[in-house]
Amino acid sequence: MNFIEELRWRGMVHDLMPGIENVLKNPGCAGYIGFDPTADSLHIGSLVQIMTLVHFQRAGHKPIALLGGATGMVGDPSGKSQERNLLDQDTLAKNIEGVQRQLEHFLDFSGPNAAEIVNNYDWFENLSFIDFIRDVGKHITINYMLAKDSVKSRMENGMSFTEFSYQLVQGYDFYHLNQNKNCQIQMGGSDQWGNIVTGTELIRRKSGGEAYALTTPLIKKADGGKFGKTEEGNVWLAKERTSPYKFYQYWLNTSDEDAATYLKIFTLLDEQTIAQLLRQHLEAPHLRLAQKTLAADITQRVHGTEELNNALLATDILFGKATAEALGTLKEEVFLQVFEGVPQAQISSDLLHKGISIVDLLVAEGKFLSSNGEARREIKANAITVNKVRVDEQFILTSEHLLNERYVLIGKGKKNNFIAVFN
RNA sequence: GGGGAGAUACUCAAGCGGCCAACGAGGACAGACUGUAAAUCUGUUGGUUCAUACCUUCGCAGGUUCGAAUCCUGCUCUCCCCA
Repeated sequence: MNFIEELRWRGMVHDLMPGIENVLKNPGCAGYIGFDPTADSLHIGSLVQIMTLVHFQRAGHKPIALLGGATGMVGDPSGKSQERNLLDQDTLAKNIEGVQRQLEHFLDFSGPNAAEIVNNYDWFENLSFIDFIRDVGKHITINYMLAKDSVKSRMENGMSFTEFSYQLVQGYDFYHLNQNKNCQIQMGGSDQWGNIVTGTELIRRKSGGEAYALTTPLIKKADGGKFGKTEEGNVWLAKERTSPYKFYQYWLNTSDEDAATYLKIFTLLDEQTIAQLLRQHLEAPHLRLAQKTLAADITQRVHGTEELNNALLATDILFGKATAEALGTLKEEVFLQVFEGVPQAQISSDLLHKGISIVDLLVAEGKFLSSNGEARREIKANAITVNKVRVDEQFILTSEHLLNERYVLIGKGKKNNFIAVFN
């Protein structure tokens, strides 16, 4: 199966330029995708692009990941309704480093079609403004640039010359890679079509070369929500930003419909395996085999086996039939990772000698709830657990309840947790 | 500038002298069911030593009254109509 066919059945092709399949007949073609260093980590929205490169490489071609050290300084107006703030050079340098480290996880940098990472700042650094407008600007008309969606949609509200120029800068990237790396293909999200086409246009007019565009669809959730967002914000690839446990949970919680789509896009499982998996899922939907496979596959690829196992263990303990003993088996490090972002309270362990009533623990000491009345209501409603064990109003906390000798896990309902730390 | 309407808890919105901690809807939280889903049903959604009690709340500040979210005065803000 060739690259295009592969992407097609996976639902990863939004649009492509005719003729691209011809070029891709021979292995070893170079193709690139640009990544914006707007943060020191990519989030899972970029995963579609990363997987596209992975497939490209598996099909025997040479993937190039371009980091926008220069374009990041200009700001891509595509899909943006407002002018963006510019990043300073230090931040940009730090971001590039972080993003590069992540990309290195996914691609193979050895062999005949070794992947490559380039930074467009390297060729823009010494290109003067005059050279640029003479050598690049001369080939593209304003009329052409104005016709782009990314520009048209901003005519009402205004757009700086900087962002207006963006498509030329990105176009020049393509031209540069075409000249220096024989790169004929640029891929990207569907919002990149306009920018990519400016590049192919520039290549044709400047050097008479042929270049092609391929875009992937925008990933959406079946319920219309934004992909890759939680209440807490983006789902990041960096474990410092989104813990492997939360990462795993994000994928595990996808709907049945989305899981089928995501399996194709985000895993390397083949068509038969996925079809088989979905059949099994349909027979026993409550086992959520599709989600579990999806979550495990992606977590493993992004964070590695060890982190995946921790996430699985934590998930089992939190959502399985967990006992206080099982909770105690969690390593402190994993425990803290699982409950990262959960409200915590520091409480003096002296209080444990005479014991702390559950109401005091929730309100006076822990400040987890705002009033005693609320605490009593929740207790009466059977909502409160201590170390996964339901408690009533008579419950008294003592030192024998401590996990890892200092933690107590308090749950309110299924999804709200609090941690009391004793020291 | 003239005339009119309004401001109530997270939001919308009733209430127009005592039975008002304030109807109802949405949202949120919880319980049951379930697949850590959706739908559904139920409960809760000012505070207190848990109570047929007390305290604080209906734009702000005063006042009338045994008693005010409700009546009066002033202030602030919002909306509508006319010029």
